[in-house]
Amino acid sequence: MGAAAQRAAEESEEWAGVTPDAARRLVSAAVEAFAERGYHATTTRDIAGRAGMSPAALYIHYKTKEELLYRISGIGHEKALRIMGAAAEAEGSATDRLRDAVRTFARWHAEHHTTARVIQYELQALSPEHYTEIAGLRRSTDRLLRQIIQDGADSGEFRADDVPGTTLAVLSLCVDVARWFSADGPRTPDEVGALYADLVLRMVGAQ
Amino acid sequence: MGAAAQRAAEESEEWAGVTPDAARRLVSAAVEAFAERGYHATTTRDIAGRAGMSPAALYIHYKTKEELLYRISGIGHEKALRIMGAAAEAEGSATDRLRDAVRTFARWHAEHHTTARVIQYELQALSPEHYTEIAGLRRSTDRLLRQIIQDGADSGEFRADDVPGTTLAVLSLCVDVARWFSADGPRTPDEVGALYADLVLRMVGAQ
DNA sequence: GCCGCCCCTAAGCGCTTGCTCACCAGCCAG
DNA sequence: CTGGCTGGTGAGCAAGCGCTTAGGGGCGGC
Repeated sequence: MGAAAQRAAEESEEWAGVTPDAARRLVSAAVEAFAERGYHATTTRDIAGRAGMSPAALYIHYKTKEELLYRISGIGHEKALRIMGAAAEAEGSATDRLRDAVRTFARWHAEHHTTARVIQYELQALSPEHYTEIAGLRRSTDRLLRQIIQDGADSGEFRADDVPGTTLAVLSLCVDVARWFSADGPRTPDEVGALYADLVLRMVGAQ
Repeated sequence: MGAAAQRAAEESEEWAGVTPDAARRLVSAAVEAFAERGYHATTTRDIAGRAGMSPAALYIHYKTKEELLYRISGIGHEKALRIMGAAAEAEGSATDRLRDAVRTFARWHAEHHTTARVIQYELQALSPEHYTEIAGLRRSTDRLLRQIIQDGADSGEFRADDVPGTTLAVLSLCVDVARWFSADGPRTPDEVGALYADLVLRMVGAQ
């Protein structure tokens, strides 16, 4: 299976863990709607309509509209964390690991820009308890990236005077891909990943 | 007047162009509310309340809630454009101009992070006509930054293989400051500006 | 004194929102 | 056949929304 075909399969299976089928259709419809108009501008009638159901059917599978956002945020942030974790735990120099981390992380935010937009920009709509939980996942992702950059600074591969600041900038750069990326635009997710990996390696003085 | 005092004065005069006083208080209240909860989650009652008025008073000064967002977006984006323009039209090498552009642009997004958050992340709530108008201001800002980077690439100061892509990344980096910056955080706006100018100069291979 | 003007408020209209409730079709086990 | 369980529907409730309208207080000019 080629890389493109593999990612297409991942796309269709993005919500494979959500069962039964009706619950998965609702999640998928909600992601579309939230990404397009934002959480607060999306109505439960709109979500149910996109999933081909009556408004009341939503409440068989989810207690509230916020629970839908919570599920989406949880699954999405766990996926993002796994991507960062795979790069951080790989063998290789800090340069190799940082290149891989930025390439895959930025590429995911481009490829899944609808999901990414929701999980990165609609966080404030979560309940305080759910927000706290999701914020923990974000901190884990942050820590993994910071460790790669710290390793490179320690080994002398990178020239990074301010490791936390640089980490913040790199993460911000990758996350913001979700805001501007469009499938109709001139760049493919692969190209975005390659460009960003290149820019970030220069940022840390690795080339 | 010191730099900090000068910026404090700018802060209080951010909406000085809006008259009469009641209209200015409403704009100021709306920016706070929109930044905190988002446009759609903010009610006209909330805005009026923060401005110390009854809900109906809002409609004496603005035809709709959307018009408030439109005014805020217009003033904010014009300010951002002027900041970028001042750096672009200054004397000096491309390196000097890029450093200045990123430092002032990123600093503004930190210092005025409430306003910046509204104008950068609530654009989709504008009417189509207003959105088109504001998008023009954004394109102007983009062009100014791209020209600086192009100049540096042409003169050999920068090593930028993909000028539009690099421009996009730099702009994205600066704009996203508005999302994560907090006045309670460990960094001052000046420090963010200095850090980001440094990182971006490395990104384009100028150091 | 009083008129006209500007700015504001109390009350509320029509509508949409998130969510509920009474009810029901299909299906599988006994 | 029947009874219960799963997953659905149509109708609608209470609350909150953006916005309107009728009316009033204070102020300057005559």
